Amino acid sequence: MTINPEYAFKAETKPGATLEDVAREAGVSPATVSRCLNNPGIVRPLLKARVDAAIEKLDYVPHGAARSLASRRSRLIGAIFPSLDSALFGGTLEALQSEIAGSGYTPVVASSNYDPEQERNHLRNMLASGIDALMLVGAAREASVYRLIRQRQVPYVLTWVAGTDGAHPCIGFDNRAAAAAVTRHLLDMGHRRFAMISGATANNDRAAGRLAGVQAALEERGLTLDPTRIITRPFGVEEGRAALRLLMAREPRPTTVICGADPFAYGALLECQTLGLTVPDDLSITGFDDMWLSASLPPGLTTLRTPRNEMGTLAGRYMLSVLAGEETLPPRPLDFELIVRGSTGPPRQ
Amino acid sequence: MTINPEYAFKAETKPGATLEDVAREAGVSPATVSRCLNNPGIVRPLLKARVDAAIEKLDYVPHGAARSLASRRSRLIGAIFPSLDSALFGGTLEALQSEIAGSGYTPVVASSNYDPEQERNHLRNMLASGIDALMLVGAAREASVYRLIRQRQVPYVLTWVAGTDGAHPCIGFDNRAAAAAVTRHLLDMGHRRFAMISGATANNDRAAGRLAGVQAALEERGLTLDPTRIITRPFGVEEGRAALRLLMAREPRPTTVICGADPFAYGALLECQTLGLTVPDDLSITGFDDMWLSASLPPGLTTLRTPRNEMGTLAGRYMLSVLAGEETLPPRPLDFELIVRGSTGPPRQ
DNA sequence: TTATCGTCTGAAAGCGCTTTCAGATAGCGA
DNA sequence: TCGCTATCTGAAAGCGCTTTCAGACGATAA
Repeated sequence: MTINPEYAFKAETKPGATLEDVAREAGVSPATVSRCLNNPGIVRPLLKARVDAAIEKLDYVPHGAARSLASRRSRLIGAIFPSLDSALFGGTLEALQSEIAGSGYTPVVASSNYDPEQERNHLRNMLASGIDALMLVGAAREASVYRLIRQRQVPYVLTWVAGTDGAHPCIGFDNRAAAAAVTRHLLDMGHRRFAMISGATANNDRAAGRLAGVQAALEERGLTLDPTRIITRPFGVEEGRAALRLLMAREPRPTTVICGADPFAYGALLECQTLGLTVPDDLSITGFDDMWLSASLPPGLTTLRTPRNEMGTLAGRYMLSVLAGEETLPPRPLDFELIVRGSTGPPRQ
Repeated sequence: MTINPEYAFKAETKPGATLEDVAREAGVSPATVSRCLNNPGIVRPLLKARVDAAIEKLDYVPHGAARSLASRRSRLIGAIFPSLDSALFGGTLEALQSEIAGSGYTPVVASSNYDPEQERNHLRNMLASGIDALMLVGAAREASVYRLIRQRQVPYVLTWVAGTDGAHPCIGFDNRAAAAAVTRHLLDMGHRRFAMISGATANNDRAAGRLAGVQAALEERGLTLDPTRIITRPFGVEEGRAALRLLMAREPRPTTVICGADPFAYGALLECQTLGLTVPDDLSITGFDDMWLSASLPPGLTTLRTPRNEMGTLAGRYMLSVLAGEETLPPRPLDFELIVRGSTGPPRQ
C-alpha cells in the first residue's frame, strides 16, 4: 500500500481568512461583519448582502477561540457519562446532541467509567476548556465537586435522577418509585419470595435507588428482602446469568427475580433456558430500562421503560434556556412506564 | 418540591483568577507563569514552587479560549459517528476518549444519524470551533467534504474501514475481506443456498463492503447471490426478524443467512425459534461485530469480531502523534477474527 | 431651510493567554 | 578580578473576535 503524501500533515497553523479580510473585501468595518454574524437584522440589508458575498467568496469560517475569548461564551456544553459503550447512555447523548445542535452548541463528552476520580478529572478539564453548561448523570458525588462547578458559575443539570429536594436541578425520574412499581406488580400477582440482581450501589444513586425502591415496596406489605437474596454485580449479560445461577442454587428458591438493569435480565432469561426453568411459571423475571432486546427476547421481558432519550432532550433544552438567560425551573420528575410482557406471571402454587 | 434559589443561574460572566493574578501573587511575570504551565522544567524549581503555590491559593484554572487563541491549538478533537445509541460506536468513542484524555485533549462528538447532510453540518461546526484533529467513520462521502477538511489543514483519520488506496489515513479493517471470511466458513461447511440481511449501503461503505465481500467469495466458487435473497434494512433486531421471515417464505429456502450486523442476527435467531426452525440444522446464521449478546444468545452466534475498541484507541493515538509533529504512517489494516459458535453447521442433506 | 431625533456604522479597546526577543543573572575560565 | 557564554526571566506584541462609544447619516418636524 502506497502512502499518499497528501496527508502527511504537520502540526501547522491554519491560514484561513479572518473577519478583517472579510471586512476589507466587503468594504465595511470589522464591527459590521461581526454584527452580520451575530445579530443580522440590525444591519442594513444592502450591507448585509455585501458582507455575505464576501464571506462566501473568501470561504470564511469564524475562529471559535477568538469568539469565545471576546464574547465569554464557548458554545460548548459538557456531558460526563458513567459509560458510553452501552446503548443506555448513548441514547441520552444522542438526544442531547440533536437538541443543542440547532442552537450552535456542540457537546464535549467524557466517560468516567463509573469512577468518581475520573469524573472529577474530566470535569476540571472541561471547566478549563470553558464549557458554557454541564450535564451529569446521577447526584451522588462529593460536595467539593459541586462547589467547583458553582464557583465557576457554570449552569448544570443532573440526569437519570429526580428530586434531590431542590438541591440540584434534575431532569430524570424517580428510580426508587420506579423500582417500587415493578415490585408491586409482582406482589399483586401473588409473589412473596423475591430476589434481586443489582448493579453496584457505591457512587451510583440510580442503582441504590432501585434497590431501595424494591425494599420499600416489600416492607409496605410486611415483607423483607433477605440480604443473601441480593446479588450485586457490574452490569452485563454474563453477570446476570451467573447471578441467576447463584440465586437458584439455594432453597427455598425465589419465585421472582428483579433485575436492576435489562442486561442482567437478558442473562437471567437465557440461564433459565439452560437450567430448564420455564418463565414465568417457574420464575418471573423483570428488567429495567426497556432496552432494544426486551421486546424480542422470548417470552418478552417485563421491564420498566425509562425516558432515556427524553432526558437528553430536556436536559439540552433546559441548559439552552438557562444560557439564554430565561428564568427556568427544571421540570417535574419525568414519567416512567411499566411494560408488562411475558416474563412475569403469578407464581406456581 | 421547593426550588433552591442557589441554582437560579443567570448567563453571567465568570470571575475567576487570571494568569496575571497568579503572576502578581507569585511575584513573577505572566510569561513565567505561562511557562510553568506549558513547559515546566524550563523554569527554575524555586520559582516554579512559588507559582504552583499561587495557583493553588487562587484556585486558578487557565482560560481555554484564550489559550487556544494565543497558541492556535484548541486541545479539542472532533469525532463524528453515524449513530451513538448502539453499543457499536460507543465502544470506539469510549476507547478514543480514554486514549486522548491523558494528553489533555477532549473529544467533541456528534452523531450524523447516517445522514451526509448532518455530517457536513457538524463538520462545519467543529471546524469553526477549531478542533485540532478529526475522526470520521467510513470513507464514503463527497469530495467536497474532504476538501473542506484539507483546506483547514486539520489532521483526520477514517475508522471502520481500511485501504482507500492511500487516499486517506484509515484505522480500521477490511470489511470486504471480513465478510468473505464468513462466507468461506459457510461454503466450507457445504452451504450453497445463501441469503443475506444487509444494512443500507447508500453512504455506508462498511455495509457495502460486507455485501461485496459475500458476493465475491461466492463467485470464487462459481455461485452468485440472487438479488432477491438480499434484504436491506435499517439496523435492528425487529428488522432482522422480519427479514428472516421474508427470506424463509420463499422456496427453495436458503440453508444459511449471513447478517451484516449482529442485531439482525439476534432477530433472525429469535424468529427461527418462533418459526420452529432448528439452528443450525435447519438454518445457519452468522452475525457481524460480536456484540455483547452474541456469546450468550443460544446456540451462540457465529460472528465476526471487529476491533471496535482498538480502532478508537489507535485512531486517538494516531491523531496525537500527528499533532505532536511526529512523522506518522497509519498502521496496516487491523485484524478481525471469525468467532465460530453454535449457530453455524453443515446444511441438512 | 434648519434643528432634532433615531438609526446605523466605524474606531478602538480589550478578552486572557502564548511566544518572541532582548535583557538580566549566574557560572566559568583566564 | 574581568569578560564571555549559557540560562533563565520579563516586556510586549499580538492571536481574531466582540462590544462600547461616539460620530455620521438620513429622515422627520418646525
